[in-house]
Amino acid sequence: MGRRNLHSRDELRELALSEAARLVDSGGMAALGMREVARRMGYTVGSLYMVCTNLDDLIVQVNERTVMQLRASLEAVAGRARQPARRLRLLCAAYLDFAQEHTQRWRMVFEHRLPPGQAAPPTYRGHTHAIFGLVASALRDAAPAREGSRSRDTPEELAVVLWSAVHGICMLAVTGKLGVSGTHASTRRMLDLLVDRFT
Amino acid sequence: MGRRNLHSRDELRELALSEAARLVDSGGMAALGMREVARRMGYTVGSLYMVCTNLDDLIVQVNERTVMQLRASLEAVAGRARQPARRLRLLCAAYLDFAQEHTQRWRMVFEHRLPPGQAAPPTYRGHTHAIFGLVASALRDAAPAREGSRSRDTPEELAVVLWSAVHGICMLAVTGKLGVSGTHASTRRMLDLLVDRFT
DNA sequence: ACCTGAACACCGTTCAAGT
DNA sequence: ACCTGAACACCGTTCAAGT
Repeated sequence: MGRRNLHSRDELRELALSEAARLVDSGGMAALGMREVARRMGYTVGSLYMVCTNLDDLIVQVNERTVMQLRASLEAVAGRARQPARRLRLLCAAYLDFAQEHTQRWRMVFEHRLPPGQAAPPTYRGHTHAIFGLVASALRDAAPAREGSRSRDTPEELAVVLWSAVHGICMLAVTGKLGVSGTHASTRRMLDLLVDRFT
Repeated sequence: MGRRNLHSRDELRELALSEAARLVDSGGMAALGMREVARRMGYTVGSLYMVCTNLDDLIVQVNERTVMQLRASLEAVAGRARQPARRLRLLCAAYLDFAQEHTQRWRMVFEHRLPPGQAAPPTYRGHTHAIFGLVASALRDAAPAREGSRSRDTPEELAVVLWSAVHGICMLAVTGKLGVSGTHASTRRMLDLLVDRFT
């Protein structure tokens, strides 16, 4: 055996991350294992450690891609509506769609825990910040409509509250904790109801 | 060796569940293992299987207790305020307090996944339903104040939306995904801001 | 430098054997 | 009936040995 050189280091990384993602999508975070990923890549475990330091690191790398993909989905719909309330509804719908289409990978982003010492990678925050920015921007544009109520709350604060709320609804809906009534349509309705209260 | 009869079956169960809870509280869901629980109980693994069918079952039993405890906390504060808006703020504060005090066990309730076939135990839903009931009741009492806006939304629907939102804010705050600004005080402020929009 | 295969220390789970 | 201890099949991780 020894060196095969069939794939470059980057190709190996790509292989690893795509196989890992496929594994999570089909069987959830619990199905993701070093041995299984390596097997699907056509390599032995040892080689997998050339592209990640350990399983946690592999998960973080998959999560980074997921967050990037999520951000792209939201940015894509943000330009599709000038009216702020409508734009917010589109953003919510896109977030829910993403959560429903890539449930397992989306959950892994929020449920994976690094060992005590480690801190989350900075790339995470960049994408998260950008997403909050889209929401805050829409809320700023909607500000005139809210003029009368409470001008003390900044759009940034409102964005955090609104988007955390949207996240909570999507999470409980996707994990089936909202009861049998957790259909796509009813979740959409709840999100619209929420947005109405914020615009 | 053989039979010791130091503890009854119920005492054994109590021992197992309390040690399991302590383990989760100190090291998170990942720290919970059959061997470690048995060791802390002063028994060998085999005996642990007398009170639970497997690790997933042990987790579910711990979760049931946590949800029951959470429900009791919320019911305790529900009677402390007649004014509905104030009652809702108390409920939110109690939920956040519980999440911050028992973060690891609280997270486990929402993050643990049973193997594909299995369904969640019916006791869960009972407590969850009761909690939503408290919120819906407060929203119903607050209804006159909302008269003008949209009478189409039932208090039950609003309760699901509001409480999912509260849950999302608490989860993101507790897991530190809201950035460095995730202090207790700022989270409380966000919850109040949310409740204001619903009353 | 790349890649393997075996080894290590750990799991959850089972079960024959003891009292 | 209760409880043990060893065994089984699986992990993630490491690393000497090969090309």
